[in-house]
Amino acid sequence: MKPADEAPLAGPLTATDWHVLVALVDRHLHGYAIMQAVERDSGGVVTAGIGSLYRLLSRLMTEGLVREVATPDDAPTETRGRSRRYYALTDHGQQALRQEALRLHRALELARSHQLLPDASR
Amino acid sequence: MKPADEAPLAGPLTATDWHVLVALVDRHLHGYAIMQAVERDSGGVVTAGIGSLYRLLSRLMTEGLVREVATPDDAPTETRGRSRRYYALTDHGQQALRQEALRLHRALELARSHQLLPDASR
DNA sequence: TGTGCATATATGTACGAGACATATATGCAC
DNA sequence: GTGCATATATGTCTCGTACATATATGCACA
Repeated sequence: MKPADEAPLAGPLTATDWHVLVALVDRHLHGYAIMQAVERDSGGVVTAGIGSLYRLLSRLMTEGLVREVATPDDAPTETRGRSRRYYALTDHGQQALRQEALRLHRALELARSHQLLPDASR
Repeated sequence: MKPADEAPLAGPLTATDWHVLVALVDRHLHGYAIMQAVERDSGGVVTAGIGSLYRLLSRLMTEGLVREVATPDDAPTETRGRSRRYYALTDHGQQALRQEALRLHRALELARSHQLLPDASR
């Protein structure tokens, strides 16, 4: 089976999935760096705990949203600790991100229609 | 313990939680009507299956986001089937919704900073 | 020298939320 | 009188996440 082919494009992403995928948008990162990016970009709201991270990445790979890539040449691989594994977005992952962005946009419009937000907020 | 008092305001809401809370913003609804509202407002993306709905509502109540209210007087309570139980947002739930709206807003801005959205999209 | 911390990946275990099936009950349409 | 929509509720199973732990090394600091 090729997940990226005719994948049903499953439902909404969790906040954690979203931040992990966003972190990989225009670059290749290894797991530990992804964790740090998620915490930074979410303002600490999304934690992506170290104990869940690698299983999470594994799941995203089986879902075809993320793939593993070769260690880049400019590798700072005087690897402290274990050797790094680098990850990248798949086309399917990119598509899922755009779809989710659209969903978030609609969710916000729904909130505005209920006066949950001050105004159009930019 | 009073959940609405100094509740830690836990992390991000799931898409389902979000839609359930939004459905209750300016009205009191019974479970079945909530389910229908969620499906309608989400464009069918979020399903809130009937088999999970009441446990979900139960969870939202223990979290202090939702409370049960008396059946309204204008009740169309020639109740078909079982008698209805009506639900409403708590203050804490309202606060959680606003916080989540802010989070979604930030998530979208993050997406825009990565050129994931066509433009500021209003 | 050695103690601790950040880096880096991985697994064991336990708990909880959600998916799906099912039970109960009734009004209405055909 | 058969079926469907309404309406709530529970049993069970599975999957994901949280938390703890294991392994390994470079670096700072005393």
